[in-house]
Amino acid sequence: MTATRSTRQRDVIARVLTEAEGPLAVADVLTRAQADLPGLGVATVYRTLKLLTEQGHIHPVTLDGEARYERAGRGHHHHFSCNSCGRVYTLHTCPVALPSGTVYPGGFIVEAHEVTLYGKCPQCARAGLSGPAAPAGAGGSPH
Amino acid sequence: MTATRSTRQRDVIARVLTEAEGPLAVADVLTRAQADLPGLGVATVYRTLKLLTEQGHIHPVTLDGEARYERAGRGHHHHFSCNSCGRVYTLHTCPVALPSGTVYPGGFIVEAHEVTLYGKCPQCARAGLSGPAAPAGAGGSPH
DNA sequence: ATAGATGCAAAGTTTTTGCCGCTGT
DNA sequence: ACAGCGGCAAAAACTTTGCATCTAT
Repeated sequence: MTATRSTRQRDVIARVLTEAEGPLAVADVLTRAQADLPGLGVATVYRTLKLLTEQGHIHPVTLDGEARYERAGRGHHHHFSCNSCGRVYTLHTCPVALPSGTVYPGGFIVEAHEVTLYGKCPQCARAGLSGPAAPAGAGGSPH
Repeated sequence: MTATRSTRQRDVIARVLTEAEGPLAVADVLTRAQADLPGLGVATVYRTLKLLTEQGHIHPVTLDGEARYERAGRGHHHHFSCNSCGRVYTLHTCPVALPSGTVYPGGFIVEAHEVTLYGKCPQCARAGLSGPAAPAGAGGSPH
């Protein structure tokens, strides 16, 4: 049968995604994981991300044209993309009321919905930043 | 000074986007535009899409992990992606009330929002389709 | 011991650039 | 006439795949 082993790189990559403040881009995962595994290669990240996705542990979301991955099973949520630092956060409050089965004007039967908010994250708002800039700390992934 | 000319390829690309039923992917734009300009190259499409975006005539939206472009200035709207035929439609009713400036729980200052609904479009719902299938007519762009 | 996993490098894709002849103004 | 354009091809960026080595089990 198919084995699927437990390896150091898989554990680290999974942990990085679990501890993230929101969905991470491939480059973010690589960078953060390399803090623990200096020799980690991109190929492994791609392969692991694919594997974890197939196993249903994580799933991809695309924001601003960039593929990102986030831990699955965290309930209904949406995202906030900061226009200043580029970080993406996970929001746990939902601004729409469209349960599956709702019939939208025009005859569209809604089964799911996705919302992304754009603006200034708390940190950037506080700093009074008005334009895009590189994030300071262990932040997201401005591209 | 910067001139910016009116050319056949730009006109065609702009028209293709104007006549589209929803946002189009780069490949769609190329294919549809080539109906009028057989020799059109991809590079021109990319350059033109970028130019039109900078000029504010069109703007990019990412749906299902794929970058698409749509005409700007058509008012506030969102998208509906059909799970059966893959077509993407433009919706003119908005399910959320988040005017720019709204402060979202957690201190996030909202400047804009994007909503995508997923489900069955009127046609597919009527046809009783339950799984993905190729669209029949001149529809959108299932990939 | 052995199938599976990883790193490195080569191969694919997709998007961007460089060049030079072409074209709108 | 001449700066901006478009096509073609090279380049860069991003993913995937092949292979020999290494490692959970």
